[in-house]
Amino acid sequence: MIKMILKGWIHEIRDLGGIKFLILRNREGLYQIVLPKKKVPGEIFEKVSELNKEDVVLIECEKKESKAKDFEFEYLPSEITVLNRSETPLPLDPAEKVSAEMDTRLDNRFLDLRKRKIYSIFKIRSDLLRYAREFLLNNDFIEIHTPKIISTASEGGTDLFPVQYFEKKAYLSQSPQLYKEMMMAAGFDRVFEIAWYFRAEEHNTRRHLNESTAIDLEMAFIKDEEDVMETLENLIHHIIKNISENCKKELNEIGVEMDIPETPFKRITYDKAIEILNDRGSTIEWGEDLGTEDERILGEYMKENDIAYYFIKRFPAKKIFYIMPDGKYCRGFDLDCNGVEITSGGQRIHDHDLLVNRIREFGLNPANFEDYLKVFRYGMPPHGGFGMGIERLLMEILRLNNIRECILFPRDRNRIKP
RNA sequence: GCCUGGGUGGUGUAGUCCGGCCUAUCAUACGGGACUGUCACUCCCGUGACUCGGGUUCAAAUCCCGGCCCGGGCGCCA
Repeated sequence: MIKMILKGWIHEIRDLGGIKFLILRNREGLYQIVLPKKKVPGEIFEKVSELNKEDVVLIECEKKESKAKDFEFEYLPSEITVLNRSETPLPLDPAEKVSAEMDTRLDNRFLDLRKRKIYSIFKIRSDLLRYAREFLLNNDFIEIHTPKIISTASEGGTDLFPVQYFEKKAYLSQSPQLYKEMMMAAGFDRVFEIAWYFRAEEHNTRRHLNESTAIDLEMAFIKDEEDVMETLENLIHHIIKNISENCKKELNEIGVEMDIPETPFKRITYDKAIEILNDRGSTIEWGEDLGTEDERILGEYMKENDIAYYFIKRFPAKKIFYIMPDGKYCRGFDLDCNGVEITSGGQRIHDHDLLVNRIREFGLNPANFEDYLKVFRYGMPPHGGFGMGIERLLMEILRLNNIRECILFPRDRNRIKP
């Protein structure tokens, strides 16, 4: 006979008259509390009739073997204390008898998060970050944090959110790129950052957030982009292997089985990708970026060959100004998973004059990049790195079809609360 | 930014094309009752809804116009 105390929420109440069953839920799972009329104190038996779903309770009880289908053990209560009541009816049902739409779920996210499946997503998210840090720290990377309030939009590219910074205008950062490269010039050799980024793009899709998180990495003294790719594939492998082995309960709750990808990952060139795509009916021409549909077709091609994770490399040089060119190609790469881009990176230009020329070639004014360019004048080693969206990665690993599932309180085109 | 779909009780839905026994379906929830092994407990009774405004019509959840809100595809996406 083991006496114990259980704390949690009332998940379900099944009142059969002479016997009552309470299902208690907490972070660990579900517990069956059994109350046969003749075996529990009368006042406790009566008290159960007053309980509502989602009341928070503390139960002093005795643990015993159970004959129940779903439970190995059950608990006979000697005292039930209501710590706090829940109003009725609930805005959504954490026991998931009826589903709720994404909007209802997000409006009541704290209740949505009480669902076992939803909790499991965020437990795995936490573990994903743990294994990522573990790998990177063990491989000599230093964790850094760089500013998220930045002074100018000189990085170019996407739209930034403006913020009022006292008497000055500032922006929310959309990438730590510039700062990671500064840290290479600072002699830190290998750095990574796990942080928030903000993008003011008015997209409205299952795959985009306006506030998202990423694992960014930069490493110096590399031979070429292959050094970075090797780090990336080993990182992914470490993360997936560990989640697969240590998060069985959560994966089961979500209902996914994970395949651990073999390293090294498949590499294909941009040229080869174009060839495959043209073979399969895409009208993409050399020099163009891969569209969403192109990425999907390529993912299908890979799937036919049992490949989930693959690199695309040797893109046309005109793709991004700060990536190291190599003839008409460049040393940038993307890592795609099942037809979705999850990482992009490459070897960066470390030569100041080359960088200035590239900035001009892209129709930009080097004078606007002075803070950035200065870093390249006083001894910048060869370097490269990548940025990987955490929500995108989690979405692919868990095969969720909406990126909003992968972040606690999503910020999208319409939503800024709760 | 372009294109597209939607808004029915607390929640999820049927009905909308083709207006009329819609006094709006079903489930779940909620309130009351019965029940000693449930495990989506079961059974009985009850409560509760057409996004807003205008128009067409004898008649509007249904058709038309506008507003508000939301989804999705593409583009964009260091």
